[in-house]
Amino acid sequence: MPQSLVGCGEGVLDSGKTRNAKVTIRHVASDAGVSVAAVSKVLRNAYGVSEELRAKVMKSIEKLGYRPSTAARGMRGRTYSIGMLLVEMKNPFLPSVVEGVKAELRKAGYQTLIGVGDAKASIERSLIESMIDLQMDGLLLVAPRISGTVLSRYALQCPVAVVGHHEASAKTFDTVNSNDESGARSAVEALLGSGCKRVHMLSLPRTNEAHEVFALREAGYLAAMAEAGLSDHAHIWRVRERPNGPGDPVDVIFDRGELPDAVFCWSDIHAIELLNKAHERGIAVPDQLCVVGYDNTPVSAMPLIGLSSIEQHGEVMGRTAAKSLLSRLAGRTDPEHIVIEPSLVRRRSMRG
Amino acid sequence: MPQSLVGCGEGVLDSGKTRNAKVTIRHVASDAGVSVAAVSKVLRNAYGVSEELRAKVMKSIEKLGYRPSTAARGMRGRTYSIGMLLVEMKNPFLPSVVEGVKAELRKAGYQTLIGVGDAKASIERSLIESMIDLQMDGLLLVAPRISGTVLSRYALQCPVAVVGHHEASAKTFDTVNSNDESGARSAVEALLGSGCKRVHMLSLPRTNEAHEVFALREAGYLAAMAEAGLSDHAHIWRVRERPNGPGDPVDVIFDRGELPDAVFCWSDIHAIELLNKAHERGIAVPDQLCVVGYDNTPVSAMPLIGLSSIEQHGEVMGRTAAKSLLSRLAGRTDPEHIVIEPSLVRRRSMRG
DNA sequence: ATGAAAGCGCTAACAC
DNA sequence: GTGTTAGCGCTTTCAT
Repeated sequence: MPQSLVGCGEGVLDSGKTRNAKVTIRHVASDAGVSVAAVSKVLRNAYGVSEELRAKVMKSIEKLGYRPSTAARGMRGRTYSIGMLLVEMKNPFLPSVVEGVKAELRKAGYQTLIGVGDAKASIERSLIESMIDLQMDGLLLVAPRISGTVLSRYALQCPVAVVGHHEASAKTFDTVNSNDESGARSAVEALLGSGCKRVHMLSLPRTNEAHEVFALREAGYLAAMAEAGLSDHAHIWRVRERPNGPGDPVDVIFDRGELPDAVFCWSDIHAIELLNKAHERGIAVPDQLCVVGYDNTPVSAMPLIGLSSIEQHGEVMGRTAAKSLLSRLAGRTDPEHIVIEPSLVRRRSMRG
Repeated sequence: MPQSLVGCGEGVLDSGKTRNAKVTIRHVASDAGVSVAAVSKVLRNAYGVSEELRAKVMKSIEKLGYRPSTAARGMRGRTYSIGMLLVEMKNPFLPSVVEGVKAELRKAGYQTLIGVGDAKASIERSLIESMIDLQMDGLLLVAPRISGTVLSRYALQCPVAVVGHHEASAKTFDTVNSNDESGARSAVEALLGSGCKRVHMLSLPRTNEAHEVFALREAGYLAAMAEAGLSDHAHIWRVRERPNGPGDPVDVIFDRGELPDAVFCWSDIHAIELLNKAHERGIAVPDQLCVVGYDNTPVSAMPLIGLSSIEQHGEVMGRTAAKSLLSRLAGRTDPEHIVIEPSLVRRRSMRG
């Protein structure tokens, strides 16, 4: 006989005043007059429960407003939640990735909890560890700054899928990436095709990590310039992502030397900044200066902006990564490295 | 106060190729030759541990790369993580709030995990419940769509602070808001002061919730118009936040009747859309049409856009809400309802 | 100052 | 089918 009732008052829920005593599986069991195990089985749709019992249990669950504790559940089984790590919040490209991930995970019954890493490896690590310690069933990392070595260490503890971080040889986790090299190539080729010769690139300060997307975009840029026999005109400006001191980093392009014919930017963030600066200085776009960005961010599509940009299909990348993670959760162990082709969206900021 | 335990640093973790066997508190205890309770005390900086013992334990922790399981910890004590619910991801105002919240919580040793509600009450609820079930120590809700009644029910189960949701009479949770009415007022007054008479407002489709920020902004708008004796010229256009069919909702302003002198928009999202449409139609801003938005979003500050807007001080709101939540976690039970004064930022889109 | 032991809410063998 | 019973990894009395 079920007698293991702890000192938890009546099964009656709060009437509104005091903080809820949490309804546990035991309350449900006793209310339904069955064992705790039976309730657990109903919860998990496990094999071997009669329709009667299931009905009784469901009724009590409803009546008591019971919700299983994910935390407790996670100690033995799954939490059905996955942790998503975002580099930062302000890049307007990321929402589309999040959307894709959430949609796909939701279909599979998983919740998505997001942590924001502020583009700092140390924060990313503490976030990842928190997520693991919260017993998330899997990790979905978007453009993490931490190295592949560290990633694989985490991947040992918890299934991991990574977006926007080239690590095609990784054995313990999956990756989904845009073909950053070919994206850059098509941007530069289009620029060259429209008559530009001195095509520069605006990129980030160099890091020693070759897996960063902008490193591959630089490679694509250089390759395209070389193939056109214009290596001499190639130049990569490296500036911070956001101004963090006085003076705007993007200004260097205008302040030093002769204006290039066109600038290919590693990201719309820089490209839009550039468009605004050009406007302020009375430089005509695209007549005097052509610009192509990367990400096809919503702002780039605004008539007042009209920025040509490389569309990465963020939502597709998100969906794809989520699917990878799910299949890994389902048991796959051999790594999967998916590359998605980007495409150029032409707007006012370039000729042709 | 939680402790910042070193994660799996350079220390040798598992020597093998298989998935890590998790290092538990028991491994540490046995390695250090002390009891499990002792380790727990060290972990929590609890009273009554000798320096020797603490040192021994710390050494083992380091050596084994031990991290306490937040999930297990949550079953008795705190998880030191709080759940943040965002209405949606694409509103560029939200990152600043997130930043404020994270900064403040981080100082207090808490992790912030974010869920995105897609502006749907049902999703919000399931997210909130997940967060509670994951044993988050507190909830920080940003512009939730769910009603105050439901909110207070959750507040019974877990400390809650809410941003951007007017519920000044709530007894069980805290709120932090911008003074939306006065923000709207100052926008409209500035517009009227610059000579505009027929000032319209662009708002969202009406809901039956008076707690929504745009409802208060409407009130401020109407009040300002009334005080200027211009109620007859007042008109509120209600359009969807984003186009979800063919044709853009903002077009109504141009398509029906005479053009207003100025439009005050409940959000920069609408205002920027409006600016773009005006540009496309060759309507001169601010000569033929003045526009003021709300949120002072990064895009509004761009030279190519030049949108006047109401600055809500999102980061401050975030910080403030986080502080409220923390003080509630520390034991406060009487509610706190804080209102922050916004201010107008003048740019090209208005005269004067 | 330290440790043994009783849970926290749940899952999963294994009995019956 | 259904219930009993060990734990999961941790916190927290309460002895010692």
